[in-house]
Formats: sequence, C-alpha cells, structure tokens
Amino acid sequence: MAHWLMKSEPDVFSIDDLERDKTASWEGVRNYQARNIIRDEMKAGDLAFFYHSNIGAPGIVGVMRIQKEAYPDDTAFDPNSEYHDPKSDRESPRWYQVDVAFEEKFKETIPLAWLKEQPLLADCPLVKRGNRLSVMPVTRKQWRFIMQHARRGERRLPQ
DNA sequence: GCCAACGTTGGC
DNA sequence: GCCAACGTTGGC
Repeated sequence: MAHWLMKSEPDVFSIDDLERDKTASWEGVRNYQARNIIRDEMKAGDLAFFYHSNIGAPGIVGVMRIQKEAYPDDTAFDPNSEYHDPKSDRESPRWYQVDVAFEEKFKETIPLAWLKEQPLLADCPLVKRGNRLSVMPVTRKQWRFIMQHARRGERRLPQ
C-alpha cells in the first residue's frame, strides 16, 4: 500500500466537507505530474494526507483513503465548469480523478511550519522551496512519523 | 496583497 | 527546439 499527500484549498473543498460527504471525487487536477501520479500510481486502498493550502496556516488536517482508482475527469469536458479544458475530449481524456473516502480528521492541524523543521521530511516535495505539486508521494517512514506526531497531539489534548 | 517559483503557451 | 511572456500556485 502506498501513501500520498493531496492539497486542497479549504475554501474550495475542506476536510470538513469530506467528513460531511464521506466520499468525494478529487476533480480539477490540471498539472501533468500530479495527473500521472493519479492516473498511473494511485491504487484503491492507498492512504493520503489531506492538506489545506493557500490559507493563513497551511498544514495536514487529516487522512483519507483512495476509494476508486483513476477515471476521466468529466469537469474537463464541461464548458460551464471552472476546470473546463477544451483540449480534453472523451476519446482521449487528458485529465483524471480518483474518488476518496474520509478516514479521520486530526484534532490539530499539523502545520507546514512544523513539517519544515523535521529532518526526516527534508526530502518531501512539500517542504521544498517553490514546490507546487498538489499530489505527491509520502514514504512509509514519513507517513509513520507524521501519524505518530498526530497521535501525540491528540493525547496531549484534554477531553 | 505581494511576489517568487514554476508550468504552459506560442512566436520564431 | 528555444525562450520570452504570461498565468497560476501558494507561502507569507
């Protein structure tokens, strides 16, 4: 089983939206590197961190599971969609999406600022300067490290 | 709101 | 194929 990190702007789609809806189509990815990961590498059952981007305090906010492997992103065919891409057609779709399912929301966001301080995460594309990749792999070791930190944070909190 | 970094487009 | 111009991402 592989692990991933997927960014979303919470104003557009947040972990709370996913918790409410239980599942979602991860549509609107319009970057080839991210597309290749989604289309070629993600498998049903994989786990992914949900990351809130483009806000005051960006960070990892929870976990989701890849529920359905890649299939064409229909929003690319829809002229009324903000994700419309006239160069994509149903015969040879350019963009793909997966379906994701809610797993958990962390009690506390794990801030990007903290992630950047961790030597173990130095190789993660997320903390590299200028990185804009919205879907990226997370190693098993990095996943365990971040999950352990999330659990520590939860134990520290009062009930 | 600013702006650095990056990806894409299109003229040549 | 090069590369300047442009648009977008996303932290701050």
